[in-house]
Amino acid sequence: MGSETGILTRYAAVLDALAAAPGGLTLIEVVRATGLPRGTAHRLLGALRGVGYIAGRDGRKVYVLGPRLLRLLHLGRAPAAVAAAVRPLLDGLTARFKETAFLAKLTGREVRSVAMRMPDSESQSYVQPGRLMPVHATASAKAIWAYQEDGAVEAILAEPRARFTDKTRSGEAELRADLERVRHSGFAVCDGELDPGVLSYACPVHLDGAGVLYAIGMVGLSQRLGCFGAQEVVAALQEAAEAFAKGPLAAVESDRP
Amino acid sequence: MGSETGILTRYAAVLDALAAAPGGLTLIEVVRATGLPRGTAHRLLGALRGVGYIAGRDGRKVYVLGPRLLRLLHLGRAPAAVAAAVRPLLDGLTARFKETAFLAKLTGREVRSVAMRMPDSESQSYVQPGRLMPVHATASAKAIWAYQEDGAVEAILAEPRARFTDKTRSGEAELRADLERVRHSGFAVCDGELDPGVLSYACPVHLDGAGVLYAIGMVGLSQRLGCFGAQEVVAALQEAAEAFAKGPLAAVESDRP
DNA sequence: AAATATAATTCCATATAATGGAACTTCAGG
DNA sequence: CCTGAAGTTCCATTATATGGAATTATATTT
Repeated sequence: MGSETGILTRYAAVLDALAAAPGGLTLIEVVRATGLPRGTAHRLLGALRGVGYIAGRDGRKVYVLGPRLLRLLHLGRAPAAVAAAVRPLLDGLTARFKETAFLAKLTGREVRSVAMRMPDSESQSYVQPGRLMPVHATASAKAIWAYQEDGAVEAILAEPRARFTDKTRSGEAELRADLERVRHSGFAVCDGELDPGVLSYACPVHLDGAGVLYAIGMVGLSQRLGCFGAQEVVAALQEAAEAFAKGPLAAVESDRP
Repeated sequence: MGSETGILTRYAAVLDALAAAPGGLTLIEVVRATGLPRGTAHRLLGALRGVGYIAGRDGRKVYVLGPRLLRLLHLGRAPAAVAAAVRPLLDGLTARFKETAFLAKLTGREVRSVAMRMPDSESQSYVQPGRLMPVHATASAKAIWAYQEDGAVEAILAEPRARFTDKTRSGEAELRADLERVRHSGFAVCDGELDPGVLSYACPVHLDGAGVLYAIGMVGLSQRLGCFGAQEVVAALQEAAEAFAKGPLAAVESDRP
């Protein structure tokens, strides 16, 4: 059905042309590649830029695929593929701190653990892959939500929050303050707010052009993981997060601004 | 600029909703998520399916992100990221056959080598990353072009082809026959058609939902690489290609048909 | 620095497509 | 067989896309 007609066919042609040219295309290059009239191509490019599917490099002359498209692609990524990609990084963290390292991912309005590596000695885990991470009681969810759009955050804040332990911080003001703190410090901590006696750190993964969709974290009993300084753990997590963002999941060449 | 107006805003909202739900959404779920009227949502979904940006699971009731969107992701992927992802696979091949293994990628209308691993003993290479692989004289380009759309293939066939050696097959009929042979056998060979005395095998990488954009190959002097049976080399290449397709670059969960 | 060529942007009367409520069909469950 | 919810089609109205020409900006040459 309708492969010839419909305006989407034209938008898709423009996106195909841009995708085929890693370095980006100017308006006339798009015109040549697609056969569209100049005025039309200009308007389509403007509309695509308006929704964030393409972005302008340099002044505004060269167009490349934009952040919103990259975000779509990340969200649609198979959890198993992501898990394979982070495994080495998580192993590195596990080996160093002898505690469980994990990756959490934003899916719609939920943050869930998608990959986990634990030290051999450990027989149980606090973050089985697939486990839902509540916004108000886990470091990983806070690390992710601290960098989402205001609208989405408000929707999350409006939902009811369960009290898991006597340390759980379920107040809205407390949560807002926590997210603000994450934004300033660059990492999140949770100490016994979900499971008693369990400490957890997490750092956001800043994807080039796609914002924050993942967080890398560590969990362990407070009395053991707490022996390391927060600085030390956080530095290692941040390093892993940066490596992950630049690794096989990176979507496009980064722009030179 | 125009973030409120324009039809793309609505299409983007639908895609966002679908991306946020890995399992897919039905029409009314899309209606609930986007606030669009039923009739409108139905039409938008139909148009998106028409261009291949979404696909229907099961009968036709559940919509998920489609192959064309996934193809955009791969085409826009940073070569460096892809290179990192295949390195282990190429190393495995190099270790086994003591010859150079490489990954070729389709970019627009060109096939280029994007990653290469060679045995320590070798000091020179025939497929430096970035090298253009001509359709008619390299196994990797044939392995990729054999699986592209007819229209694109015709455009390529219409271009002039250089003779690199006395073995180069530059005739159009010969090339068509070669591509057909690749489709049947699942791999491509080139023996001295680009560089004299250099033999090369390549297998296409079939990406789930995104067709063929890469080929994995091996190159070496005919007199050495030729010692292995074609069966043996091809089997190893195919295994690597499958592993690559299922690895960190896999875009989405495969459907269960 | 002026001249020139090329690219980018804006305009606008016309043609075309989007809109969404209502009516109709299909399908699953009781 | 009945019933309710999901999915699909219809169509007069409205809003948007169209693309060639005119205009402005930008790069290149003299």
